This record gives sequence, C-alpha cells and structure tokens, in this order.
Amino acid sequence: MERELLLLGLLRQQEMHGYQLHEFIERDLSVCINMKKPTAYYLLKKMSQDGWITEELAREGNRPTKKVYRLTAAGEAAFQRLLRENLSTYRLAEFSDEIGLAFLESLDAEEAVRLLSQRRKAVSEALASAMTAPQHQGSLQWIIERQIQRLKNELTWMDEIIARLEESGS
Amino acid sequence: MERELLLLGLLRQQEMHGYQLHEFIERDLSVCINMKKPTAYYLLKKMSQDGWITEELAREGNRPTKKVYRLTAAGEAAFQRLLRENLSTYRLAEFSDEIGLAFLESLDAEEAVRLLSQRRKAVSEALASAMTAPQHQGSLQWIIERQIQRLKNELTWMDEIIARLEESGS
DNA sequence: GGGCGCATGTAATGAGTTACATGATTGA
DNA sequence: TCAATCATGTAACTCATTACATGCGCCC
Repeated sequence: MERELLLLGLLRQQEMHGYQLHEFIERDLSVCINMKKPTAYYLLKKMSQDGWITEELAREGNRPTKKVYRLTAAGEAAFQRLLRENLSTYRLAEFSDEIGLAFLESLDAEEAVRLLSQRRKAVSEALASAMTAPQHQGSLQWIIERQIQRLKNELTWMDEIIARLEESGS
Repeated sequence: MERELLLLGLLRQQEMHGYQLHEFIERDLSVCINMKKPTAYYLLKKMSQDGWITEELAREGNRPTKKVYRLTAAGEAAFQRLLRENLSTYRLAEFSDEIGLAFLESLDAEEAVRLLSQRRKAVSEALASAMTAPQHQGSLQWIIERQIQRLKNELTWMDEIIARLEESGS
C-alpha cells in the first residue's frame, strides 16, 4: 500500500494527472522512489474505481486529453489510515541485496577489494546525485534526507570492509 | 539472481536437501533474509534443470526421501559469476518503505511522535533479536553484522526525527 | 490416536516491470 | 520532416508469496 500512499499524498497536496504525477516522481523523488509509468496508471485507475479519487477529463488547447485526479472523502480517509499504518510499523527488509558479502572469503582479498571498490564507486555516485536532487519544502524533504544518510552509512560500511580486507591481505 | 547466489553459496560449503537449506535460512539468517519454502524448492528444481546442481535421492532409515543437492562445475561457474556481479554492483532501493515520512506534516506533532515511537519499538526489537542471532564463522557473519549496523542506523534516525518533532511541538 | 516434525511439492494470486501500441503537438 | 515531449494505456511476463495437498514417523 506504500505506492498508493505516495500517490494519495501527492494528489492531496495538488490535483494532477497521471503523466504529471509520474514525471514528478521520476524527476524529484527518483533518489528514493522508483515507480514505472504503467504502475502509476494502473494504481490511479484502481483507486478511481475504489472511489478514493475522482477522474476528470481536461483538455488544454490541442494537447492530448488528460485525466485529472482529485481525492474524495474516502480517499482522504484511506490516506489517513495508510499514513498511520506506515508510520507506526516496521518491516524487516526481505532480502539482503549484498548477500555476496557472505561469500567474500571464497575470493582472494585483492579481487574482493577490486570488486567492492567498484560497488563503492556506484554508491558514491548515487550519493552525489542524491545531494544535488531538487529540494522540497516540509516533510517531503525528509525521505530524501534519509536516503542521503543511508547512502553515507553504506559508504562508511564499504570503507570499513575494504579496510579490513586490505589489512588481512597484506 | 540473489537468491540463486545464496543457495549456491550454501550448497558449495556443504551439500544439503531443500528442507535443510530452508531451515538453515530461517533459523540462522532470518535477520536479513526471508525466503519461503516454495521459493527454495522452486529455485532448486530450476537450478537442477539448468545443470547448476545435481539432485541425488537419499533415505535415512524410514524417513521421507530427501533430494540432496550438490554443485556441478557449471554451478560453480555460475556462483563465481553471480558473486562478482553481486559484489561489484549497487542498485538503489526501489521504494522507500518509510514514505509516510514525506507526509508527516499532515499530522500534529503529538500523534506523529506516538506513531513513530511505535515504529521505533519495532526496530529496536528487530535489533535485539538480530544481536542474539546465531553466530557464524567467516564472511557469513558479515551480512548479519551489516544488518545490525543498519538497524542501529535506523534507530538513530528515528530518534533524531522524534526529537525534532518534540522540539517543534513544544 | 493425535499432533508435531520431516520432506516434498502444486496452484492460484499478487505486485510490479518490460515491451508494445497509439496518436497529437512542438521545435530544430 | 523527423525526433522529442505529452498523454494514455494493454499484454505478456517475472518473481515470489499464500494457500493447499500429501504422507510417513515419532513422541506423548
């Protein structure tokens, strides 16, 4: 329900059409959120069928027709419910994406350092791009800040591991 | 391919049957890994069909027949490839599970603190259980250590946010 | 004799992605 | 005129989960 929460939260601040919503997410929130176009369109349709949002057709000049979405009372209620649910609960990540660490010892230290340095570079690039991401007002900025903190923590960890490997390899 | 890497890595250290593999993951790695039984069985069958592992039937006494899996040369090659791939690349998390933070300002500070404190408690329980998880030798322990570090970072962050809210609310 | 542990699976479902499809306007 | 942007979708597929199904042995 996290994606629904996001869409509702954004629509609550300002009515938007699907393309616009997706574009905003891509441009401004790509640092921490990745939602593909068909997913956005699908969820909007579903929430519209569920009565959480209304769909209003709009044309501007000769541009393609848009469907502008707006929260209903039921949508507002759903938002409030999902928000409380989301803030109060914690789910362990299902799968450690860095599972390779578990088998590091099957490589020689030199190669391990080389591979992890490559990964470290990717993390540091992600951090750099996160730090230049568009700023926002209010709490919307917090998820970006949090992502930056998380990436810094990732870098710290990688440096620690690389240092340990270099020590053991020398 | 992360799940395949895990299974290959474990089988590489010691031949096992499906039930045993799943049990090990549940018992010893549940802190950072969550893989359901049908998923394990499915992947083992698939990897066996792909020639990455061999399947050998075994009976002990009158117990149900087991299928003991063992890496083939192709499996070893796949392991080496997947390991390098995994260690050298980084993927941004697809979706911030704490998206609710973005809409914190739509709640009054008092309720926000109450909800986040609930979440904080869940995180701290996860940390406690991670710290009492079975210890392992070698690099297998690293993913557990990393998870502990990550949970500590999560707690730090939550404390910071809660503090900010209490400050602004008073 | 009844429930739990061992051991294996299948079938249906869900959530999201990729690839495909359409069509108009705008700017180089 | 050709590509990019605006705007909406459908269809097929992937990956993993939940729910369901089976059956023997062991212990109370």
